[in-house]
Amino acid sequence: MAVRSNLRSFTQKLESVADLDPEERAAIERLPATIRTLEPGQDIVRQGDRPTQCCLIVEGFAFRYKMLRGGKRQILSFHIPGDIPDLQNLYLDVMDHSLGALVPTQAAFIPHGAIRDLAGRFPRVFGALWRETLVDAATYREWIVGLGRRSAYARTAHLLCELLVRVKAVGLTSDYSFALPLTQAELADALGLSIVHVNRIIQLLRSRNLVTMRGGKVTVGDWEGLRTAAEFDPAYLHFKAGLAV
Amino acid sequence: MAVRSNLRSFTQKLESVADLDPEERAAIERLPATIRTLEPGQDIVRQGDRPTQCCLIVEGFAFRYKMLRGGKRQILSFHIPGDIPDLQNLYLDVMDHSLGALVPTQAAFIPHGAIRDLAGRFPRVFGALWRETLVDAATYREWIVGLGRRSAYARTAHLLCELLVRVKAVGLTSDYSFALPLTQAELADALGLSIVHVNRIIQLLRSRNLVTMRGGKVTVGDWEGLRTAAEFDPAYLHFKAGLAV
DNA sequence: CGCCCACTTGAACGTGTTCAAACGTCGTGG
DNA sequence: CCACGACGTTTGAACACGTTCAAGTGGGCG
Repeated sequence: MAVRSNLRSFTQKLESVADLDPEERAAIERLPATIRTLEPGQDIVRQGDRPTQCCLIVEGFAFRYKMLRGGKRQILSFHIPGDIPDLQNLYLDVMDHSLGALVPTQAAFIPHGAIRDLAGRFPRVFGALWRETLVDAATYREWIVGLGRRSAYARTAHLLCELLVRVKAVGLTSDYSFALPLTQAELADALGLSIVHVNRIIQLLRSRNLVTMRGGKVTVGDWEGLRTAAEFDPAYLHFKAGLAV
Repeated sequence: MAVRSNLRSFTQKLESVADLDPEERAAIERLPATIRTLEPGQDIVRQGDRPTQCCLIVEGFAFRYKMLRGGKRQILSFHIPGDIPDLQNLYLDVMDHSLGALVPTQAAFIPHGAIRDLAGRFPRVFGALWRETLVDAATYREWIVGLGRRSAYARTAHLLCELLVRVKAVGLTSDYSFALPLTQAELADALGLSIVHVNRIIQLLRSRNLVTMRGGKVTVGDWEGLRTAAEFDPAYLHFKAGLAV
């Protein structure tokens, strides 16, 4: 039953983007899972690996990234409890990027076979899982727009909007405040900026009373202002109607 | 049988990333499809639409894009014959971006229902379609890396590498040369650059004898040189073994 | 012929980078 | 208890990559 309650965050996440009936929900929560705790900075899967299990984040914070020659790093996405950041490996055998933990993170590892069985028996679950990966793709699209056409300022604001909305959807916010265990170096690698510039942008956001970031905690002081600065429209997250902020 | 031969490009594309048996291939090529010809600059689907059909590119060239306030545009991906650029709408009801044609383009429209039926009867086809969208996502990841951490020069080289390899996989290259009906303005919107800068980078690529672009045709003069300049590794396209360049 | 559009060029400008150094905090060990 | 080192944050100043503005070229087509 440890397992059962651990997969609860997953069904909750799935239901933020798709419908499930009680039988489906129960079947999902009965999936065989091995819980592992990962240390900060530890890789969960690496570029080139051929995983045979999927990794569901139960607690903590993970991120996808890719390294370039010369030591540059680009962060591709952040993952919060309820996410399965390597679900794509059900159909893509080799990892084209790496997945790491940012803080001590609990992950539930579920064998591919078990998920395939489940998906075979419940077509709607199949659809819900596919949908998960499609929302991932939609998020990538939005990041491309940000990196290509938004200023560093708007881009940073946009990332904070996205994180607030996603964290809120799994119930991990208190008011307009949430835990974000990111250093400015990690923010820089996600935003395609230098550390120095990220630092200056954060100060700018604070000086305008839009956001403060201190001690791994983000507090949005002016949601409308932040949204406007970012031109943030949560449609790309494809939440079910009514969940929008 | 017009339809049958029109879907051939699709099965060929699918088989570049997944296996199909003859029965599956035949079932796919028997899908009901309405052919439509689209004019250059015409939108196929628009942000906010709720399509009920998928659009398979039979001939021509299409692209996804998103507009920002102030008229800025970011191009998200390019699509060649065999691609189904709005496959994600099987599970995501509203388009979070637009899809347009760059040249006169023939597209086959296939009702969602027909694809769902097919996928229900052939689990491997279901998988192959999912895989298609996952390769899309992998391509987005690579674009994020380029926009975030590659110089304009390497980024441009990388895009040309990607296009050559993809076009080659559907048999539309002759040697190291292929049709690429893009203006420099469109390249700029894909690369997150200004038109002026794209122009200068193309001149640089030509002066180094890596690539020439003239009259809508790209000729790669030095593939190894281009690959190196781009740090291009086609792994992210997830071709089946043996198809790599 | 003349217009439109894409491409090209030059020069000034600006956003964001790089380099270098200093500050604060926290955990460790003497 | 304090010294020390590690790490993240902050600041200043010079620099560079890419943008913007402005003008001019060249080809295709009515």
